[in-house]
Amino acid sequence: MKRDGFEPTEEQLNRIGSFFKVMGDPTRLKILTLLLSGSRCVMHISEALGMSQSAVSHQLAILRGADLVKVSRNGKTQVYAIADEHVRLMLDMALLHSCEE
Amino acid sequence: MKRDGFEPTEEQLNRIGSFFKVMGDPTRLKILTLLLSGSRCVMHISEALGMSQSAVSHQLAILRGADLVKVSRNGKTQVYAIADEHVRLMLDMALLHSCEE
DNA sequence: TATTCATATGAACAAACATTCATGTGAAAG
DNA sequence: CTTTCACATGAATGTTTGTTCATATGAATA
Repeated sequence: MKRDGFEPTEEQLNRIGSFFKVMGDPTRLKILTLLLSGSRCVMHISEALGMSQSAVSHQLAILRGADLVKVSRNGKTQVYAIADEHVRLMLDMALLHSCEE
Repeated sequence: MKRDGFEPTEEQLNRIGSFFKVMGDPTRLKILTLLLSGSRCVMHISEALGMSQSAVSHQLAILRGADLVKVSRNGKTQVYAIADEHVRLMLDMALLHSCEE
């Protein structure tokens, strides 16, 4: 049953812990899965989730801090997108698993 | 940038959210990475983490409830192990990512 | 059956967190 | 420059959560 002798450092565990923790909130997960299908501005997200602009903005700040999303400006609006392929992959895998068994 | 039109259900999001949430605690993550290298009893885990037996037992209950670990009895001791390959895969991937960049 | 060893569990409490409300900021339009 | 639009942010608050402490359970041994 044993696999490998790989010992993660305290630092690595913290990074992974933060990553999972940020993913583990319903609101943030909804934002991320929405962004899976394309970039969106804040207003669009808050309308899609039926939540206040403020609540969404607070959660986006957390997602930004964890580097799970990236932002770019387009005129007056801030456009949010999934940060990288790793985030996309983890989400895809989790979604895939949620269909099994 | 668009990927697919797959829309996860509320139920699926809840399951994934719980999964990530449970993974997102330092103590539980330490337990899981310890179990990556082999099954362990509660006493062993609590000594390895330098935490009280009670605290570890509470967290193991949560891990059990989320089906991230499985238990088997061996004499007087309860032996805990990673529940399945999916959990192992997600941990491996997260650990792998934490080494990059 | 009584005792012991390994673990589980309930209550309590402090720390962390998500939302709301009110307000600040900053780019663009007028 | 002033106003407006889209968003960010600080303070406050109710809820959730992890740990401790004390105690319960339950299999194994005597």
